[in-house]
Amino acid sequence: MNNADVAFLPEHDHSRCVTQALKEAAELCRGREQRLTPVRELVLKLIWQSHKPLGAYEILPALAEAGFNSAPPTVYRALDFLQEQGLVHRISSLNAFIGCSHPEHQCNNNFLICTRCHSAVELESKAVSKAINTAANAVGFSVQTEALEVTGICPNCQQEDNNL
Amino acid sequence: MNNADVAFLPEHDHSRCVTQALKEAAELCRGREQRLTPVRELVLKLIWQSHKPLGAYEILPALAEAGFNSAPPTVYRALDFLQEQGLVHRISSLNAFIGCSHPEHQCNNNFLICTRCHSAVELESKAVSKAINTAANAVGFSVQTEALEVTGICPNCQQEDNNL
DNA sequence: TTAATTGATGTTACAATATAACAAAATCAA
DNA sequence: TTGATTTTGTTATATTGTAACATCAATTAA
Repeated sequence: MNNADVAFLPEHDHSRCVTQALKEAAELCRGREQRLTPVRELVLKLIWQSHKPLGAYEILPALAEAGFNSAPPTVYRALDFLQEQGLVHRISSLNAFIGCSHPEHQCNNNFLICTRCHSAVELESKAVSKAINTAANAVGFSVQTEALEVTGICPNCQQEDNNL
Repeated sequence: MNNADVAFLPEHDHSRCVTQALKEAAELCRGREQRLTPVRELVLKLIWQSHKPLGAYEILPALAEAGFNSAPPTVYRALDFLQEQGLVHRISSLNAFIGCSHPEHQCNNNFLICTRCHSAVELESKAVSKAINTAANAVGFSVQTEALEVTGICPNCQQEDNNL
């Protein structure tokens, strides 16, 4: 993992990361002959603009402002599409959605969630996935998907605590 | 982990495991001076009787039958208590609850969920927890809780598939 | 170019999950 | 017993997510 991808590290440039994510999404969809329509793109943008995972009903008002229909199905359909394309993940313990940092390759659904600032970042670790597979296989279980939701304190918030 | 604890392995005796879990819960609560009241005990029993994680609204009818009030707060309050005591876990990807196999010690919230038969069993693996901690610490994140929800096919269902 | 087909969005209604707030009852501690 | 505390009952409502069907847009076939 590139450190610049980790939202809570200092080298992270957020506006750049949003633009980048949108550009990458557009390319991916083009390549797959999938339509990244205006609603879908807006939903993706809104999600990326917040590093905090966003609830579906937090997205709706912004859709209304942009002149779209803002009934729940609109946002849920966009979210379904984005999830199918691997562009966003759902964090089930939060009922909220967050952008995928590397939609180009199939990735695990593993997150670090800060209980102080509510940011969430993906945790990509082959060691974790390997340990999970090994442990599951040891009891004869064959793995399809994994979803890991780790809570704790992110480095930024730890820093702030130290400065008090 | 004792293999007899793994619900989908042949050596598992389910009625015994329910009785055992209830007995253990009673002891634990007594030791902690917490009240395992009739509703709470019934909810725990219902959850244990099903190895499939149980939704709150699946529990309500049984409470009504037993003569308790069966409005949602009743079951959610019992579930809150049981979770606080570490007697049940919530599996957030399923909005459902399942008994904890070893409530005596603080345990991780790690589950193997079969997508075929919908059973779920705890996965206790120090290697997994260690890998998670290591990976989180590598980006400066200090872990409070971990919740892992692995989906796949359990050994029983694999067996059945082979017999077709 | 039009008609037919498909995919996406609009719209209404509602299902499923969970909690707030306050009243009544049971239990505990003095 | 009495007062304080905890638990349960009860009503109402918040939050999250879907079903179903109508409409509109884009693509394809005739």
